[in-house]
Amino acid sequence: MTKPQKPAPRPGRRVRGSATGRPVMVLLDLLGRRWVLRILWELRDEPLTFRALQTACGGLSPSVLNTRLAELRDSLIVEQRPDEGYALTRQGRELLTQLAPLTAWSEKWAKSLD
Amino acid sequence: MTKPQKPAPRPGRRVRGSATGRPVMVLLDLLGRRWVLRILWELRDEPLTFRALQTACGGLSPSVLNTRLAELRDSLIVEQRPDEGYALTRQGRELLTQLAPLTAWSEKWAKSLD
DNA sequence: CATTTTTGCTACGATTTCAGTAGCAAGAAC
DNA sequence: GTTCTTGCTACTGAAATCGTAGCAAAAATG
Repeated sequence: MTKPQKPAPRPGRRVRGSATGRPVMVLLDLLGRRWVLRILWELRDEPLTFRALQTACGGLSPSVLNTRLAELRDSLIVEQRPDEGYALTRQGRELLTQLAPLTAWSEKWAKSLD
Repeated sequence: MTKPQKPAPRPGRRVRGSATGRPVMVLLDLLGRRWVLRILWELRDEPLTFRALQTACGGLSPSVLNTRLAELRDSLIVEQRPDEGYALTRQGRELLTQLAPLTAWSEKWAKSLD
């Protein structure tokens, strides 16, 4: 037995809390899974090997990492390159661009919480 | 007993996978929790009551909703207004502005997955 | 008033997910 | 060969989430 492998959420299919499967809902479901945002974040600059990615994420368990990577590959956001490890696809990079302003926001936010 | 209430993650404190507590890491931890993105999304246009919010999110369990709302209030992203229910704070609205382009991205993404 | 609804929320057992460690097969380095 | 590193699977216990039930307070209704 290799794996029952649960498929990643996809637009058009019903997802958690949304029967319609509207793309943005599906995306929110996917991004809302534990470690996903962080993984993408760590890949923002350069490809990382499985092990490097694991370390970058503070040593999350390989099982979870592998599950998330499978979902992200399935969603064409991340790809695996021979000899380079895991990297964002072109799409994935675009997505991350959208998320980039979060850094600036988070700095202001941090101050407001003091 | 009222509440054991685990505190929301805060910049400066160590969070999941980040000993440093850099604001962006903390934010990713917070946003990466289940339903958080969706909840913010549903609040994008107008305040919603607890019940309305629950329905909007496809009937998620009130316990989780309440936990998430507590975290978001604690983080000054969401606030509770008398007679209006839950609403984004000014900060929260700014955050959501950053996230708005996700809709457009998700449409393109959906097509690429067909 | 008295009654029915609605609302915000808590309790709690059942599931699902995650964490954390151990370890293995395959390839590269020595 | 032997030792490392890498990608990944297996497994168990802990934690998060689900889903339903239900209750007290406020609001709407008659």
